[in-house]
Amino acid sequence: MREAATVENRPYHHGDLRRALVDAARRILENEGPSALSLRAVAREAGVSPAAPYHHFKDKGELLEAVAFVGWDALGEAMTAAKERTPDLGARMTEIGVAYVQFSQAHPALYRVMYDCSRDKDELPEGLQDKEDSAYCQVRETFRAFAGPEVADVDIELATIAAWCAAHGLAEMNSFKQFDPLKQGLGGEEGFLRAVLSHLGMFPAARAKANGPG
Amino acid sequence: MREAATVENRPYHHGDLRRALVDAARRILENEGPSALSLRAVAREAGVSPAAPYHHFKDKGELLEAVAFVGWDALGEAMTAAKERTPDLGARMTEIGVAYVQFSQAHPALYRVMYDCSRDKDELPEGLQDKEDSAYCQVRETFRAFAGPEVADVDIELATIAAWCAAHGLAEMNSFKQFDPLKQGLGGEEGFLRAVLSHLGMFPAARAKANGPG
DNA sequence: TGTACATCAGTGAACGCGCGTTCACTGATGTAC
DNA sequence: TGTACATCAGTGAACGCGCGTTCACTGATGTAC
Repeated sequence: MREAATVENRPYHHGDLRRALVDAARRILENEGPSALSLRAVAREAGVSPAAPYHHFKDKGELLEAVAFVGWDALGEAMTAAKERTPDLGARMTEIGVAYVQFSQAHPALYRVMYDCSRDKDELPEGLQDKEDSAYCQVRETFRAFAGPEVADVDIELATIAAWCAAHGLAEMNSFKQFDPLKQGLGGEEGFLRAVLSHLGMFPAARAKANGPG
Repeated sequence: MREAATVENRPYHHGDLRRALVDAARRILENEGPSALSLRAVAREAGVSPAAPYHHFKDKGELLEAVAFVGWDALGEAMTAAKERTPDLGARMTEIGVAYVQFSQAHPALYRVMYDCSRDKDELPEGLQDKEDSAYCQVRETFRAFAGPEVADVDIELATIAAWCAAHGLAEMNSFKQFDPLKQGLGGEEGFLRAVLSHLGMFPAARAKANGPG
């Protein structure tokens, strides 16, 4: 063996420390929550010195951004999967929403870091903005396909935003205990999510038709 | 003058330190944001020693809870005001939503503390739960009044939750830059909020009528 | 009305802690010749 | 193929910091008699 090794049998040069640090951060988030996510803790979890991360990230914020980006990526994949397994256009939007909320419940700490970073920058991460195949566009195209041709682009856009906002709100409040009785009556959490989310995706034209003016 | 006074001319006994601490916390939130809100900073801002708050709050968490409670109270008042100035039932829900989001934009740090506390306890604060005249009930009764009599209670409840979630989502994302072009096209931020929020308050029965099945 | 005394609500110094970041350093690697 | 050397990616100790909380204390207040 030509390389020196630490006690953990890891070579002096890590090889892919950047990725290892992001993974370590995710592990800390899953196990101990966002408040435990310090640079030092991440280095510790990855088995390197507290100074090592500075060779890969400018500062703590840059590490958090990398973690958040990985999270948005995973969330986008979960949404894509939901979309592809739901050919029925009427149900598709709801299923994407359910997948969204379920992701947030499966990775609550990661989810919080994702939005904390977004808030700091006042925008969703690049990969999720207005690009083709982004999570945002998937939602919008789902509405586009579902809505009648009489619905204007701007209304599709607004419905997309409303749905995204509602899904985020649900993600944050789904665990509130005051919803428990309602959940029981609706066949558990998934039924509850589906029921709330099915209230979305309406359009002003449809509203006028259904309820009449004011 | 019989009382000794500190350099700031304040008597040794404060008189209403509990309230003063909560006010100081709010000032810190407004001026420096949530990350600056430490117990020591609050004591400093109130002009007392770091140990003084412990005569009024068990620990930092209890102070935060008091701050959050005051915030929920103020938000409830803003929503009530919006409701009372909007007699038209068709517009009322949207106006309450606008008031909600505008409150969150006027006091972003306070708003975050409010939800951080709620998340920790997995519930909205007592005063906002299912009690008569709570903010939650105001929203629900607004839907109740607006919906036709054929709409079931459970659907009213679900619409209320969906609306609350969407308003919260909007509150968190309203400042995202990617919405700026859309805002311009809709006459500014308020127009944007109104447009997004008007997508809420639909009911499955209405949906079926308007769009037909899937 | 005075006085002794319990209680309340402050003080200020100190505790240990973990943090983000920097520093001089060194082991390992890659490359030019 | 060997070697000198620049560069890369680690180390570990140290920096100053602000934090939450505790402690023994003391000034002020209220109350029983």
